[in-house]
Amino acid sequence: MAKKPGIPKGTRDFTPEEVTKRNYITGIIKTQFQRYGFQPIETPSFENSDTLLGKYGDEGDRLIFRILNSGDFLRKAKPDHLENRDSNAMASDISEKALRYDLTVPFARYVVMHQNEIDLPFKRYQIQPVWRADRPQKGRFREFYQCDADVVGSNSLWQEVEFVKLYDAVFHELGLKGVTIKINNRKVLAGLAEIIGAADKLIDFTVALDKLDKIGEEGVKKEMLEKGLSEQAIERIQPLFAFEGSNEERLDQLEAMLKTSEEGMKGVEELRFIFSNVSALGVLAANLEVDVTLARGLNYYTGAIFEVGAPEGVAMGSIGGGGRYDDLTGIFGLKGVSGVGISFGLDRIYLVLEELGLFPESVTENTRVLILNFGEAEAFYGMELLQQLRNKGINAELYPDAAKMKKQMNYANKRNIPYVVLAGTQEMNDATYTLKNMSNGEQDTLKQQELLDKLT
RNA sequence: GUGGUUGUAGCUCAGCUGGUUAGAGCGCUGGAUUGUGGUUCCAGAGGUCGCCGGUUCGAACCCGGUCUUCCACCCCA
Repeated sequence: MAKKPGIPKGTRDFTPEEVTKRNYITGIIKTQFQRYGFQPIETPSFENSDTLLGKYGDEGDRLIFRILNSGDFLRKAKPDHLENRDSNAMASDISEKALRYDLTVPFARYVVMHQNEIDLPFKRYQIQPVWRADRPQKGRFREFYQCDADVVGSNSLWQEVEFVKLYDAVFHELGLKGVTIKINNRKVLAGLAEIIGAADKLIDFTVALDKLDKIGEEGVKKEMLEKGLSEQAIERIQPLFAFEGSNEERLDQLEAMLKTSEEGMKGVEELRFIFSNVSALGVLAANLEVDVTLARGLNYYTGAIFEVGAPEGVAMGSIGGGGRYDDLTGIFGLKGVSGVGISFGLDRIYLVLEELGLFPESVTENTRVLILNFGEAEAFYGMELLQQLRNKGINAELYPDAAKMKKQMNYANKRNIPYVVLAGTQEMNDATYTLKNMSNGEQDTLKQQELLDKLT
């Protein structure tokens, strides 16, 4: 026998049940995206390398899957690159395409290329797979789906308010309570770095701060010292390590710290706007939290930063994230267009819903009625009913073989089919059908029209 | 990319310091039961012990490599 086939690390096949459940999630996300006024687009699964490279930082570049050129590509490679075993330089000689790493950069590219045909503000959503050459772990794959909604061409903070509401609406409809929407602002982080005289060390400063819940206060201070921040500087941000109280109280504390930083004050003001308005409008399923340690995606975010954490007790990284980029399309030559957006991590949301048992029973119900097969003549009689059921929009099927009843019944059980129709010689003689409810075992012998009425 | 971890039947897992023919539960197939499933009882099928190589009289077990899983770091959905 041939060697057993396999699939690449970090990729998965999906069974019918898994696809059905995934469709349930994306269906809800899609519906809410549309309800909030977003329009769908799609972009290619691979882009020109220079569209992607350099957009996600050095770490990001490392994780981009690159596509080998066709043909005798080595012949065109620069001899000195080959000679020196210079992988990075070689890579650009022999590869000019790469797999999509996220949906935001391709979207920025899309906006620039289609700038003459789109009206700003442009609100689009996009649900497609992305690829990262990461080392897989639970909830971390090398191929996974992102569900993004972004707006370009509006500086209004009402967009941020809308996105928080959108997050909340989706998680509420999924029945996922207790998610935490964490919000921060790049300007606040920049302000903090500024008041401690470390404006040039913003990234090091925030990366260290981001680890607070993981390595604790001492760990963060140690890392900051290693990165060259002074003792006095760290002393000035001491209040951050004991940040408590309501969101309003936290904002008050932040404001007190940032009084001397114009940029920092602007960030606090923006956070206040978002929080006060979202609070006044109300949330259904999520907790809102000011989190000054949140520092995701700092390579590009310039204003709001969002991250959604799974409910307490579920070991899962973030299930969503987003933020604002003041100059989203600038990298592709279209200046002064601001963008803000959020993303849902489909694969992680799936794992969370599965762990919490939140998929409705009805989600996996595909066929509603199974007609049992007792033989050729009976099958034809069943087919007549089948057509009527399908005309009424009821998912129905006939068991293809005149197998033992036990086998046919078991098939219905395993497929989670709620109704079975028995149509044998008795029913044919009386022009009736016997409808059996598989969950409680009750059955009725009915005329065709009665049966149809009962199921619609 | 760094360090570690896991892999035995379709699934979840036993398998002693290396020693005949590798086990269990669940599931699957058939029967008890020719038009009534889920419960019960009986029988049966199913494994190159992830893969390649090494040590040994002898390897599921020891060693090396490789793939995969999960974990920590990095980063992230």
